[in-house]
Amino acid sequence: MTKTPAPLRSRLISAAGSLVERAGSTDAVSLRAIAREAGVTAPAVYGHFADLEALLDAVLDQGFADLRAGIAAAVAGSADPVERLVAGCHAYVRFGLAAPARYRAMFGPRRLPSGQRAFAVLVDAVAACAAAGRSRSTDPREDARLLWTALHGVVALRAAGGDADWPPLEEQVDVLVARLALLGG
Amino acid sequence: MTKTPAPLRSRLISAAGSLVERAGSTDAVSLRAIAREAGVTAPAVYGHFADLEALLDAVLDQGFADLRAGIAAAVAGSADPVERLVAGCHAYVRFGLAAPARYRAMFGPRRLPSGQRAFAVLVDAVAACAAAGRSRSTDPREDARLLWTALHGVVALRAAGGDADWPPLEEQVDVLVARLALLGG
DNA sequence: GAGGATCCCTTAACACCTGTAAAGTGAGTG
DNA sequence: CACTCACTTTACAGGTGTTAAGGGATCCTC
Repeated sequence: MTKTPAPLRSRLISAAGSLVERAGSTDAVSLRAIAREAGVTAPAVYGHFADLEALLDAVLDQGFADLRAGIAAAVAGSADPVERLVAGCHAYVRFGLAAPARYRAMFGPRRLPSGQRAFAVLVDAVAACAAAGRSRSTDPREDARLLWTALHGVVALRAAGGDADWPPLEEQVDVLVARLALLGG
Repeated sequence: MTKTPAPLRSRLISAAGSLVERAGSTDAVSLRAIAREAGVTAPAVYGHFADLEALLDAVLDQGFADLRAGIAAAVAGSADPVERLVAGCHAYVRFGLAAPARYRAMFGPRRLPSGQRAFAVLVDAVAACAAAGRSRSTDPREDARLLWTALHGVVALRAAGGDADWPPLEEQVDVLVARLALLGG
């Protein structure tokens, strides 16, 4: 019962993922480097992906799946709408900061569409707070958008990695959620 | 009095700037393409910059100078601390959205230090509002940071350019400033 | 169990682009 | 005239994505 090696396709995706992380951006990674990292030669890639762009797309899709899963897991921990909203936001920034370059690629140029879907979850979470009388929001969609925007800013700036003496992550997120989702109403 | 052609050095910087914008990221532009755009051959660059990286650094430095100038001009329009804060924030997002790729490079990985300086201006602006009793902020430094973070999010997400039906930019910024700088106290 | 087909991968090669160094060229200045 | 400076031409040594042809293991069929 020896361990079967992971199928090449997924090995390529994860190799590409760590390469992207190491290089800091998707267009600094080459198909050949990915193949090397996965222990195969370059043309082997073409058996699983149409071309380099398709491979990188797969990395990002995987990222969106991970993000949804991470948020879902965090949110599942409670039934209280405010706690759920806060937990989801924490999970979001945690995801982004765990793999900044991939996050940047996910929400960078020309790739928002997939991200918009995750956004719907956030709208519902804010709306749930409002419905429960825990938020003064009269326009959950708009307030969720502001919140998402701010969370994106948190991830992007911290990921930029200046030495910057940032305040504790969790507290900062808590404040943003409170002020932008108008909690405590 | 014929028009003297711009000196090569600055022609290279602006050529590089528009190339970056067109390519969407700094590491998608080549030294040769920049030289071509500026109407010279590649080695001519080395008379003005140590190497490609130095040229791109110059583009970003230029960007920071433009940003400071833009904010200063906007802020100069009024003596009211709140109006000044709001005008500065509008100028900030306008700058970012005018050249998204350059903005991204400026505040992307490993390049925050220069950005932190512009941040000081924002802290002062929030503090001024608090001092004038126009903001309830008790920690201007921290609230300015939240505000900057959110503004960065605005620029980054909108620049990502999903078709996304964003709400009007100015109103969104106004709300963020009001809620994060705790205006109306 | 042998023969043959099927699948995945490898080796080889293409055409092209990259950053950069060395040497050459021509105009402007003393 | 000679010198300097700014640029060009040439060249190198590599890396790029991608295609075409070859090889070897595995599995199905007889």
